[in-house]
Amino acid sequence: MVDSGKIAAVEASGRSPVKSELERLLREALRSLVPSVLAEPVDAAQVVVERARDPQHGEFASNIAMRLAKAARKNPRELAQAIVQALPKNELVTAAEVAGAGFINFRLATDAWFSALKQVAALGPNYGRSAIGNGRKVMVEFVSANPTGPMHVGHGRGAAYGATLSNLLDATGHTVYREYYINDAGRQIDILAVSVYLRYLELCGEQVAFPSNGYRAEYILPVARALQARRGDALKRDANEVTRGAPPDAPHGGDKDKHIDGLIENVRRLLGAAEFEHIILFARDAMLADIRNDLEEFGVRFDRWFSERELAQSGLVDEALAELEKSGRVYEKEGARWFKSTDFGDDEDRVVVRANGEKTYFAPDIAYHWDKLRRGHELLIDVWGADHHGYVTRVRGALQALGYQGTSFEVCLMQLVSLYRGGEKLAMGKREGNFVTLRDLRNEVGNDACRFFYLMRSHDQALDFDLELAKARNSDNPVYYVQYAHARVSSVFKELAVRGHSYDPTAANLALLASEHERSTITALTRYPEILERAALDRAPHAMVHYLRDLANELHSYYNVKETKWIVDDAALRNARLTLVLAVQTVIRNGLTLLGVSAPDAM
RNA sequence: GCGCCCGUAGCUCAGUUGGAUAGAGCACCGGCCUUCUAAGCCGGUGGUCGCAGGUUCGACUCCUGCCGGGCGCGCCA
Repeated sequence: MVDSGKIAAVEASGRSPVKSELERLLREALRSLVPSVLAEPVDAAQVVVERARDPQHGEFASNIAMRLAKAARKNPRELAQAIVQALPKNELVTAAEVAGAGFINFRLATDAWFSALKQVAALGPNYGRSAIGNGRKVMVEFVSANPTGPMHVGHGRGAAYGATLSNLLDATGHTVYREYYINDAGRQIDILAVSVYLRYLELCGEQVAFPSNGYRAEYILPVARALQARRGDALKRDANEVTRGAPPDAPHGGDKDKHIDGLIENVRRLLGAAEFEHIILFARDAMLADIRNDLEEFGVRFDRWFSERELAQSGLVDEALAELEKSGRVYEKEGARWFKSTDFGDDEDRVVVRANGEKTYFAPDIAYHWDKLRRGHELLIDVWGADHHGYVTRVRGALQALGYQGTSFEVCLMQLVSLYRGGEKLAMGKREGNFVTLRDLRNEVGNDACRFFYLMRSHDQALDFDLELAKARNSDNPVYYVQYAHARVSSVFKELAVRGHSYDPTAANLALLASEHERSTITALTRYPEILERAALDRAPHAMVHYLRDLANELHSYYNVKETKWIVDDAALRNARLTLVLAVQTVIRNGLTLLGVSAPDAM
């Protein structure tokens, strides 16, 4: 028998146990062939064992002979044969054979399969977790939607992705910190405050022409009402005073930006800077409360909500710029201070301080990312919308100029989300005025379908989100399909009790799980730790989604094989089959949990 | 014009540091309930992997050039 305790120990240390064991055997064989067959020792990193794609090729395969053949000036098949003969005996392997152009295929001992099954049972929710991250401190910054309105469906994708990626990194032994960057400084937030204030004036009976550039959507109204409830008429000013001297608005032959800047200036003066700041914070907090609530309902939590406003007030931006100046990569041109980002691969240099003395948006971004690294995070992963791709190079460049490795900063760019209803694309976007909020989407299709659908596709692939499919209660809908597999197992255990049986894993004779179906299902279970590792390291949650769909298919297929009912009279057989389906259920639950999708016991 | 993403079955997409006969779902056609959820399963039809070169024992995968679609290119945020 294979010592399953030994395998579990290997597992706890990280990689897939069987795979690393096979790789170890191969390396040993290769060492013994030096110098008789191979002139030089083989780089250990080159020796890789992969899952065979075709079951006929056994369970695992290596292409090492083909990779070495040229340098060794050997025929790949002959070299493979020599390696196979040099392989140390091992209880895991029943056969190692040369195939194809020079592959080495491995067939595993039956016991190795059953130990994997026992492992799922023993580790339960921890099955698949590993320590490959070595505790590396990773900060994942995601969503970071401007606090000027509710989140839309695009933000939802970033939220689902960031939250799941964080879970995956956590499950692979990284120390994960989740952060939301609040863009609550600068003009946008001033415009928000003025928008709220103008609605407040209307509530106080003042007639104001609403600026074309303001936030005119309905969600501003309750904020204005709350402001009135708190302050009464205390902030009321004459509408003419508010607009006095402001340049005309865009539709009236003016410039909308200059117009609203005039309004901001007037309101700030009329109320005083401190009072205006209060309105800013009041409006910001109202928006953030909505965003936070939305995300919480969506199962997305952060360790910290980081305020850009506080960053600026702390003086950290100035400090970062001073540090950047020291790097010698900042220069003066036409009255502005430019960062020489072209030194780091950017198309052109970027302004950090404008000629009028104000900092650009880039400046706090530099300070923020610098601060993240100074807080001790070793790797920064930012989840951004694809429209921000142009900023990656300059931010990374700034960090490099500040003395950090370019590899400490990584950006996952989320491609666009399009909603479809019955094959018809929904027009979206604020311009059309009919953009769909994340909350609307969640209310329509539910959180589970929402998370699952957001994660189905690779993040660098534009996503077509089919609302009708997400709501479907049948196997066409992948989230239903996977959840149903989980519920189906629960249902069988209920039936088990009805029939007067109880599940006793110690009575199981796992050797009876010998059908092709049972074998392939166990194989699928052993792949889970590898999928988890890949999904985390490739920042590819969709790999987990696809895997779970496949695993659910194994379960449903197994269920439908007439000859292999799970609840049978033979206790040894019954308990063996139940051990298998229970393991499938555990893995489905583990996977769904990482995705933030519920695993129901009944549907 | 420049940069990033994408181009694989009728549709939506996977494709394991380059590997064996390119895979799923949907749609379409045909089967499976006296049975633990048919809310399910099985089989079939369907491909010049956008095009053309190159590297390699081997290319959907890497390189170059085209073609097509999306996004972005402010001393805006």
